[in-house]
Amino acid sequence: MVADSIEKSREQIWQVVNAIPAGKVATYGQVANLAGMPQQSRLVGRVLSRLPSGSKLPWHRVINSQGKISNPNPERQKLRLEDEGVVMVSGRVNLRIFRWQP
DNA sequence: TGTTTGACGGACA
DNA sequence: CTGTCCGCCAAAC
Repeated sequence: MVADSIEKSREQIWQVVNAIPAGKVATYGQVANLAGMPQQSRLVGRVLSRLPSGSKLPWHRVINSQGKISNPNPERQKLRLEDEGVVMVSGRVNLRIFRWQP
């Protein structure tokens, strides 16, 4: 069934995001690759946008390839990242320094 | 059933 | 740096 593969993709994405360590970040495209679905960065964004309330997933550690925050509520995400030591300079994270490298 | 949207990404001007 | 264009595709319209 098609719905099952979608469900599977979602769980794989959750798993990858859950593996991002505190103080590091990953891009949507990076998560998609690690989840075994290249070119599906939008799917990653969609999945994160529909996380169940109360989810313990570190969704705030996922940013776009420009090092910027895509979340509709940037302030919240920025604070969470800074609490973990991720520094933002003029609205951007230096991926050279903070990108998670499995 | 056809079209638009969106927490993206990369190429290009 | 800004802006356009295209690939991607599940959901919402």
